[in-house]
Amino acid sequence: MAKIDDVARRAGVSKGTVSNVFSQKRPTSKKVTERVLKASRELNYVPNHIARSLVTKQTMAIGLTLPHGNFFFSSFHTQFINGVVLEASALGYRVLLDTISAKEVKTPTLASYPIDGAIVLGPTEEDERIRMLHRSRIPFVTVGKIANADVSDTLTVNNDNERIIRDIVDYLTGLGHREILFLNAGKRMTVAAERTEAFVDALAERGIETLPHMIRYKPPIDSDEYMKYGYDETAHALGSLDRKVTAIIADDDRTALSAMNAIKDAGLSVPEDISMFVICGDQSMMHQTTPALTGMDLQPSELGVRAVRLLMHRLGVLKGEYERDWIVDSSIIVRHSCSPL
Amino acid sequence: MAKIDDVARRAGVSKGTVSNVFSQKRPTSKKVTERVLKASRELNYVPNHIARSLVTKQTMAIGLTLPHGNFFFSSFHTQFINGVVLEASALGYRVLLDTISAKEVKTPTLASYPIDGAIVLGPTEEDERIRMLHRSRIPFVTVGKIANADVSDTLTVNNDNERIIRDIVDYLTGLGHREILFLNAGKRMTVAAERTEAFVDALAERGIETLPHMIRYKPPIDSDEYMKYGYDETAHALGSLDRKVTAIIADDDRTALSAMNAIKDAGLSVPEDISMFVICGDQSMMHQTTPALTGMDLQPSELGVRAVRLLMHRLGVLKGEYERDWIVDSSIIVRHSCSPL
DNA sequence: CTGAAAGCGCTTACAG
DNA sequence: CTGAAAGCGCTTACAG
Repeated sequence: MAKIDDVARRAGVSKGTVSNVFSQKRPTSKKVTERVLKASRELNYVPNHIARSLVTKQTMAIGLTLPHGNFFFSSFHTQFINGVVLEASALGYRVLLDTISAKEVKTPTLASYPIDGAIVLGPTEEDERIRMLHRSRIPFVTVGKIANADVSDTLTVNNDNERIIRDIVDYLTGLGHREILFLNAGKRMTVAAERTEAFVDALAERGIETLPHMIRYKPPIDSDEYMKYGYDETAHALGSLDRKVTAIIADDDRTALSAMNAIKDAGLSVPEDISMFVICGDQSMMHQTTPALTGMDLQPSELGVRAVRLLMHRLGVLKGEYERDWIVDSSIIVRHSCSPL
Repeated sequence: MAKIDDVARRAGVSKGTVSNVFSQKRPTSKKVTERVLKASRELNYVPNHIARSLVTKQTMAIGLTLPHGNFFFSSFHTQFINGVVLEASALGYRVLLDTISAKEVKTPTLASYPIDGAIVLGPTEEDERIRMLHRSRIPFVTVGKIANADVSDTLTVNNDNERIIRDIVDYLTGLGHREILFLNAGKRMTVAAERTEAFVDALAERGIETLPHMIRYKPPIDSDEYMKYGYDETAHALGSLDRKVTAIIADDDRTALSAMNAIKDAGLSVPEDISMFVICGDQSMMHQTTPALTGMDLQPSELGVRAVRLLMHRLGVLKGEYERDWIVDSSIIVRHSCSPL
């Protein structure tokens, strides 16, 4: 590979000048520019990104820190990543998928991240990755709130989880439902707790008491129950005699489909007997099911875009004022899976 | 941030020695190692990845080159990426999402990719990205065959598309089906053409003639027809009088669901009246639909793992013999959407 | 507008 | 097993 000296020699200029032609950080005369470009073309020269980074201290890449372990993307994550990649590349940044586990964080051979900033997906409490980013002084934004006491100066993008649950409860109670089974996210997720609280409060305000068995949590992905969870919980709820469930809120589209199988096997149907509401599903998928699923549109892609913008503000790439905690709107998309009682 | 000189000074050794402690490229005495580690901890030192890369000429990152434009991931891509990320990180490599469009490829300010190799997803004919990788002498593997005449020395991972179609035709004709509607992938995809040929051949061998309107192609993602395609093509096929469709092969799960809506609206049902087969769907999704969808398991995640291994062989990270064109097995998962005629 | 020189923070032969 | 020195390929004040 040709390097800057080769081009400088061939174009009859100094390497500083070649550098300027490519970085455009200070003006260069037309003649010289063209001579340099010609020489570069002939030598098939491309500036070495690494060498440049070493002196500018900029990698022009941001890290996307994924959850630990044998993690598999949901549609929500996928769309989020789409937003991140689109916005980052529009601003000239690349995205580095970061999959460093807590274990590796401690290995001394690990070098610093070659990134200018990071976006942390699925932060947990006492998150090793956040601690490390903080220690390395790498600016980052998290998707959802974090609780690390030692980290101030946080930047977040998020949906308004409380409002989402309240909107859903409004909608379902407005249709006359009072016995609502909530198939919530996994227990470890901070979002699950936020939702539960809002759910209980919103129902209480309407004089409806929430029994513990009406709020269920998604089991871990590596457990045996994971695949059957939606079906089992629904079958169980439909079979119990003390309460008569008339509506179900499912965390995602798959859980909803799974629950709908249980409803069918119980000789019931959606939405005639049971209304089904999805919080965090793939909109295009929900559009194609029978019946088409009513649910929240969380705009995961927009969340990704906003995460990048926030980070770019923090990095000084984007100028002007900005919110440190950006809330992305969400709205109910009414299709055909909920009906009045 | 502390640098290697600071640590060397504090530990009372040379920077070469500090370097060795972290890279472990040559032995270091226990005492010295511990002194260096202690000093590093106290100074919160982490080796600078960029500086290291500049001299080793290794970035320890591979690029994942995504399709151009306003591309959105399908479940297949998502799972593929999962495989790539898992395997790459197991081998100590990070994954850089590459979204450089053909336009940007020509901008002179673009610096070279800070990657050791690349995986190209969704290669097209006359692919600008492949040409660029080739020119930059960056080793790469493509997912699916490529047709760039000027690029020899190719490395690919792939499913056996011909065999897949033949297996499906075997299965469906074995159930007695002869009138099969094929809702194929998009026309620009090289895989679509391979499938069509295999489909026509396999049916011809059984004395079944394939009429052009029995093979349909998915419209572009940005067209108005995209969302309705599965429904419209199915409704149209069910309404035509010259042929009586008894089975449908759908490219993905969404298309299948969409087609099933058309079947339902025509007063028919799956699998009693029409059998439905999915080529490239999300297995966990297909498991939850009603009826559960029979289809091919293409093992996208395994495809991702193999792509990484192939690249690592090429980079010399993995030793030993290897296939230049790796075929990943696929098998039919029989659920409840196909039945004998 | 252009050039000469120092420096970014590491690794790597070369000696010992 | 350890050190001193050169060098990786750029950018950036500093002069002119």
